[in-house]
Amino acid sequence: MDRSEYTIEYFKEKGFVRKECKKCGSGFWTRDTDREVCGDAPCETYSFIGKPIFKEKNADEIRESFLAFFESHGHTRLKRYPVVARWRDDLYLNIASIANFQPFVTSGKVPPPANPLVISQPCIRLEDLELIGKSGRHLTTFEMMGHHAFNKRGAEEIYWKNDTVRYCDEYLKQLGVDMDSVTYKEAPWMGGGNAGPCLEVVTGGLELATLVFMDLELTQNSGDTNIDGQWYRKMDTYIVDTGYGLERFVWASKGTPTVYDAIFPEMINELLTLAGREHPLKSHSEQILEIARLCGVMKKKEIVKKLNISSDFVKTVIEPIESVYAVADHTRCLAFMLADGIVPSNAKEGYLARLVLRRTFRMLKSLKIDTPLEELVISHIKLLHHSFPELEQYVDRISEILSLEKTRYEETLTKGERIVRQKAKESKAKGKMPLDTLINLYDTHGIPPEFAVEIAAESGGDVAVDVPEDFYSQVAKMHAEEKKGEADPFVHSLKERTKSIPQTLKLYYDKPTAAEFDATVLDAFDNFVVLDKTLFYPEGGGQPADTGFLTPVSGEDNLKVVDVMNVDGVILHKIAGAANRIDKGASVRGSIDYQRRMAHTRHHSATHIVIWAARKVLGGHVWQAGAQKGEDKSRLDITHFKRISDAESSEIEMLANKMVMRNEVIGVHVEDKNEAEKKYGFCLYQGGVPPSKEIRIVRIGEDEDVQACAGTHCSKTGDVGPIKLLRTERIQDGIERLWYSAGEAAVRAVQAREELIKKSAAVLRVPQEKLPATVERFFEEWKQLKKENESLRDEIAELRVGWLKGCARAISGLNVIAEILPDVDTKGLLKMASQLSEENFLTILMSKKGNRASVVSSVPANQKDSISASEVVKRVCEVLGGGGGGTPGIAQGGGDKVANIEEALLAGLRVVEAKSL
RNA sequence: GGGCUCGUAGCUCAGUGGAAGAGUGCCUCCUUCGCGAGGAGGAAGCCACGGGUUCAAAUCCCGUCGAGUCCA
Repeated sequence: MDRSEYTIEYFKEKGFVRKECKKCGSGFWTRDTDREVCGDAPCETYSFIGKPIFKEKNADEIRESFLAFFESHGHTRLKRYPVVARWRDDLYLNIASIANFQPFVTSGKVPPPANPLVISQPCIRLEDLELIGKSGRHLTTFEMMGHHAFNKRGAEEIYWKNDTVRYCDEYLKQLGVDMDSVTYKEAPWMGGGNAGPCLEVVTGGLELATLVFMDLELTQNSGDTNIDGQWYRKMDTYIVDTGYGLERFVWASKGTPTVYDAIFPEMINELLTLAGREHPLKSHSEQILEIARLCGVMKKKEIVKKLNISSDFVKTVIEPIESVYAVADHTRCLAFMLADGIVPSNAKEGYLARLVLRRTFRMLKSLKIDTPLEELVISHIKLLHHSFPELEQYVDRISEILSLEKTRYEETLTKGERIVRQKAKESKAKGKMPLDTLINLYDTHGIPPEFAVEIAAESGGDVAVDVPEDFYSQVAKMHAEEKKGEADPFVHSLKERTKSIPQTLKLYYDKPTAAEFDATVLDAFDNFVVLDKTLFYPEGGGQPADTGFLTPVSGEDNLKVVDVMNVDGVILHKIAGAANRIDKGASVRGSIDYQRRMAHTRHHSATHIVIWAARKVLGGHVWQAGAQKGEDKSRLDITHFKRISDAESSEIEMLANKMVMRNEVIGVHVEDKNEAEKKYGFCLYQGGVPPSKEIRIVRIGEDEDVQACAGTHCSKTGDVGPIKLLRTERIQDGIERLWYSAGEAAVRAVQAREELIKKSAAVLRVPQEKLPATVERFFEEWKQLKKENESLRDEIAELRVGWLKGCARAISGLNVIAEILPDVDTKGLLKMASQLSEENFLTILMSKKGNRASVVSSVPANQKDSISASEVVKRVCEVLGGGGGGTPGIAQGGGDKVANIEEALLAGLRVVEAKSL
């Protein structure tokens, strides 16, 4: 990156000098002319530990001072966004304050909610999960305080580099930081397809803030700037993206050994008390502080070596406190995740929540703390009361989810214990459990390798279990072969093609009940027709496209519309056959398949009603995870932490139908996106986030349900007609799918079910209400008869055995019974043959049933070496045109050449004769 | 979104193509003053469901339903 990017007026003005770090080579700006290193770890140790940088402040004080400072400099203060990034399809969790404004605000499509603005955004990053508690500075959850200015080229500039640096300098000064110790380190930033110059603000060895000047976007092969082999070009917008680490500031003001001791000391004390331990800072103060200072510079392992710390000390003092730190951190993370509506699951963001909570369970176990996790999380929520009172609203739900998760995890482990024992047994011969097995245990059954080690040791310990250090990354690597979904080149080419065509007037919004319209052809290419206005609804929001016809006013040629697409506001009618039959400027009459459209409309409104009812019955954590509307039925996927019971499903259905009967108005209006978000919250975006400045809002009643939605809707809930819940299924852990029909389709669905019952009752000749009892009786009787049948067959077989003995003939000293019996199945033949062979007869028994002949042969135990039943059967079956096999003692087979049955028996006898000679 | 595993007696699970099994619980009898315990016998299975391959499927293949788990 060009050095001129960092030539900032403010630096000159205040007498800063640019230097290059003697250790890492990075450029940095400082007031201290004697300084030689950039000041950042690992070039410098944590000098602030035990020696705070400024006057002690807690998190609330820092946050308020920051927000107030920027407010007094013309910034608008914003409330926090959720930690679940529901408005992003490329992220699960909110990882930075700027993430709130990506991608539409940063790209310039949607104006920012305020400009400039300031926010303190709780963020969650799980990349360094393994380091939490160990490194002394990593947190899963942190608050990124940020002030942002969104500038557009050609428009008046809000502010850019100079003011950003000045604000930072002045804010630090206000806190009382020694300004000679502050360095601004040059560090080009990139992420999420954007990049730009960046200054890291460092003091006391600690990076406190990052000032990013985002003005580049990723391009294909060439551009203005090359960073790490990637080309970038200047954007139309240029954005001030700053991140001040709230926790870092608190830490710097307290100078505690770790960031954890600074942020949640109360939680740490509570956990230490529960574990019956005391903070090592009390007993080993010198060692702990020394370790803490080195933490920024080197890894724990290296520190242990350098300071010559005994492994006993690591095990009994360091590791337990690290677990305490991690648990304190994780309880805060879980509080935000669960309060903001994440449902633990085995996919997507739910999986991340489960990852964190299972890790916490493991650490609690190692600390021998048996207090339920939900109590600890609630404890942490109480500590956060002042800053985040909203978390308290959800303690009931959080409790239920966590205790459920605990039960689930325990079940997984109990099951796992058996599996590990068995696998240990299997690997006994090798004396060592193969890595494959270990990976399989974790990947397939969720058994962490540490647990496998424990179990294997408990159960004898004659199988060694070695866990490689990079175990988890090896697992991750196995899954790494993923192909990323590329942007559809076809859609892209359509976008290029339609760029210059004016936006289509959307009649389906203005006249939702119309079926016909007149329009003018603006363009026709391939098999697409573009009109100046249309009634045809394009596919979107889970609602399928309309179908119908376009009829040119001059000419009889009807064009069948098979699909409709919205490409950046231009609506494309895809027709059957080529579009060159129609001329630009021609007038056409369009007609849509009205029945089909109405069915979609009803189902779309029904979907809003059903999700409203589901939220009422199941709770506010319910979130739409996908939906598809159809003509006959629709489906809606929602997040929920357990199976929906029959009672709950009935209640949802009843509530939905009550909403229909209330006949509330379904209102539609267009509103400024930022205004709407302020008014209704992110609940709006059940079906995704529209990329526009203004959004279409669909409201049921007095804000009973409010959603951003582009679909067609009934004007009153009564028009939806009956809503019938057809079934629920669990498509994934944590996601339930509801199937339902609305309007005429609902009536048809009920009728179809009634028909089933009617027909079933007719077959059994009983009244419908007797059906369950009768079916049960029949099933029981059927089982009874099956048993009786079997015992009768046994009896017949026994009788036949007596008779068969009389048919024995001697062949070369063997008692041979070779007979064809009427209508016996293979099982019956087997029974007889095995009994006869026990009494020293060699048998070949055959029978035909339908168009299939079967054979069983048995050989007495003392003859098995000289003659094999299996060979006899094979020969017989050859003649029967089939195959067979078994053991030397008893074998079975068959074939479909029933006519050859006698010949086959003789062939079998010849095998016996030949062998016994 | 992608991958892996599992579904067999009330329960916990063996069984990898040739007759449906074990442990535990249940029932009956014996032993005992009684309980605990011991002994003998017995009942209990749509091998999740639907197709396919095969002479033959709990077992192999495909689909459906249900459960578990890992990764992005």
